[in-house]
Amino acid sequence: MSDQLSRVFAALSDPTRRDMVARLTQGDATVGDLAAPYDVSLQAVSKHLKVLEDAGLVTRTREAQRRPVHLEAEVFDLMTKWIERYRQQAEERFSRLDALLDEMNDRTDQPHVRDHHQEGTAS
Amino acid sequence: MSDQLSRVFAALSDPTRRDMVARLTQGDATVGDLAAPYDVSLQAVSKHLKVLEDAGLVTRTREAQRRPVHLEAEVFDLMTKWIERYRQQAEERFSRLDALLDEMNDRTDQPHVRDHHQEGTAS
DNA sequence: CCCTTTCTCAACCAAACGGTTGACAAGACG
DNA sequence: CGTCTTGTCAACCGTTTGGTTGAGAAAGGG
Repeated sequence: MSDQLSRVFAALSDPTRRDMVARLTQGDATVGDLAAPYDVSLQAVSKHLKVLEDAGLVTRTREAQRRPVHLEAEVFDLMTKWIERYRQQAEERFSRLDALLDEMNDRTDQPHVRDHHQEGTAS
Repeated sequence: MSDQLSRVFAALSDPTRRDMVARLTQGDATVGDLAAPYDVSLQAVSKHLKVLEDAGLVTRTREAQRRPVHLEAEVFDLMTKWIERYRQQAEERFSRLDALLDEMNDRTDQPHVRDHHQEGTAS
């Protein structure tokens, strides 16, 4: 799992880890705090946190024996950027297709090309 | 991998599958078309497409022997919603913390609490 | 009717994943 | 010092993943 984007997506593909991230938006927490709600060993939770850390979603500092976990919200931008980039491209393609279909309708006497995409072309 | 959100994140955690999604924003493609750039068997690509299909990111129709693959952009909303929900919560928390720190600064003669978060509190 | 094209299904394999238990490191604290 | 708390590391185990090869289904074209 080389690149960070892959690691971020993989990290969030687990419901338990997503739930941890969700709870960390409420504030930092120790490993024990995070483990409490789940019916798994502390070691398992520690592993989950390592996955989140390797993905850059989380950082762990030191505080006596405790290891407070902190959410790094900036990494979310990485995902959002990827998603938005391709969503926009997909929408642009729809627009171009709409335009093409409009053009075809203009040149045809019998418009048998139906609307393929919900976009108010109510002319 | 029960829920859809998990399947979507897992599907996009693979660089090859992300690349396929990226290329599908340019328009539908057959399995062969999609397989061409990669140095793997057609069967492997077929498996990748099954993963994308199970996640709801893609649909496959029938056209003679060909199986055109179509991107379902709506599923992106599912991810975006999840991400934005928790990003907003994280930012709200930052705001509350900023407010708290401001309040502390107001009450203190010697403000030794530094700005922890880049947010224009340039007073 | 055969043959080619396009693609999926089935079986297999090595590596990674998510969990377990046991040992132990790092600090607080009596 | 000994001991409790908090958490990690290491080894192991069953399941899933991403790849392979081989067989065959589905449809068009000679």
